[in-house]
Amino acid sequence: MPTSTVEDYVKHILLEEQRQPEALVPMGRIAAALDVTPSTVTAMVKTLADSGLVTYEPYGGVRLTPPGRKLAAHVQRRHRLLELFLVQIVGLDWSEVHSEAEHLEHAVSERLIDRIDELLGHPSVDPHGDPIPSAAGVVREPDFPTLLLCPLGAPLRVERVSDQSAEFLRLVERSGLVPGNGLSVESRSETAETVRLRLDSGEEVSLGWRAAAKILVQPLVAAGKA
Amino acid sequence: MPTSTVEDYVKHILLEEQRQPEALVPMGRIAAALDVTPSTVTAMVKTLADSGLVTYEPYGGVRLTPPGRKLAAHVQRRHRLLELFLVQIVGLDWSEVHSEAEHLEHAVSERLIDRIDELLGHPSVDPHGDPIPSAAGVVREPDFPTLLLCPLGAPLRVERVSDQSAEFLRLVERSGLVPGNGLSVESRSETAETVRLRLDSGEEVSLGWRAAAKILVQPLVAAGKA
DNA sequence: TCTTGAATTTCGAGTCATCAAAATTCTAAT
DNA sequence: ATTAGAATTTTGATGACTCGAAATTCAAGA
Repeated sequence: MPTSTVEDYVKHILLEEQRQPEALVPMGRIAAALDVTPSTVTAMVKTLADSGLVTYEPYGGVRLTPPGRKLAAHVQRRHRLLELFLVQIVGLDWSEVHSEAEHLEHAVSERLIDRIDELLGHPSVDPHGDPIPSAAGVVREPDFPTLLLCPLGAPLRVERVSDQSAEFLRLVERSGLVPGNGLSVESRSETAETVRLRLDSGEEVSLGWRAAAKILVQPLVAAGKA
Repeated sequence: MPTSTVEDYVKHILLEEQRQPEALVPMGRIAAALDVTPSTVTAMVKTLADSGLVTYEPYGGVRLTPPGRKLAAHVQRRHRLLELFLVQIVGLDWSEVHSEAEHLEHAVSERLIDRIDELLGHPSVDPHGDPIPSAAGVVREPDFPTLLLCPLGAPLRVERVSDQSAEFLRLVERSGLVPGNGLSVESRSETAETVRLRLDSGEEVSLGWRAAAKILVQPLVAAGKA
């Protein structure tokens, strides 16, 4: 069985690959994500390569092998199912479930995860809108525009929030930008680097560009649900 | 923070102290409980003593210090709340929750455990009838007679099952001896080393002495609930 | 092409938890 | 009192993971 350290490494490598497909994942990113020194990553990555979980190009970076990808997808599945479970069944706040799931993902049995999956009705996304890999390890990664890149004025629905920090999630919740909610982009200011939003509730909110880029949306064709 | 290994050591030491108060816990028992070699226990116990969690008498055994006892009670609390949670909320079978909780007990946050405690209505015993320590770390250890030592013929209620192995628990469930159920002891046979039971449901069951000693019961005064 | 600064790797070392084999200590029976 | 046998401790070693400091490599600009 892989140790929880190994699971953490492949999990973060997968995350990096998902945000930049094609590219090799450089050591530095892994070190930053796991909060360890670069020399530790170099050492660890070699043992991952020995176990056949990644391919390693010195001074280049790593890429998951099929077995590595499968393991990583399983960890991601556990993590995201746990997050949803903790929000929906246990009643924790979505801003606190990420760090909780971080620990639990290495401790839950396959049996328990299956039961949780069943309890939740085989969901396809977690509370942040991130897709949940299937039991077979397949991930569907749809590619939504952000509030920074979507058309002005058109009706939108929040699909996904791509920052798991508790602080950001609390802001999102306060602003009414949780996945599922409807809104439209009123205007963008190049100089102020802000985006002005009108929520379906009528409220107006403005976000900085960094924040706006983290909110992924689905343009709705008419008033219906695309 | 204590490592999960340290938590496991103090947890099992507490368990041994609970079944034999007064006595020092010998190394061998710990080694057997944790499935490690005696030399490992000796080494580990020294570091526990250095951390002030146990007092160690070479060739004698160990005893928990107040801080050690407190830590152990917290682990026990997490374990038992998790067992009850997995049975009542998640719907797992009570024969499988022990090993699941064994892993989760080291991964859950204080926050989550408090939430689970609340969700369950601050229960006082787990599915096996084992008492759940309070958040402050206090354990109430009532002392019930077993099916081997209780009066014959008198009405009884199953209080507790002191063997967590999945196999034994499945037997207990099949026989209708889960905590809460009523019964009486018909007879005991010295030579066959068996106990003959009559359940409130009317069924008759017989158990060997080893098994009977693991079922703790409460003698009921009349027909009411004592 | 040369140089320089950032990223990466190498090297030496340390912690934690574990084991097997050998030595020691204790206990209980003679 | 001796002593055999069980329990325990000592010793030396290993694997997994980590660090810091020094050396190396790479890529980009002069």
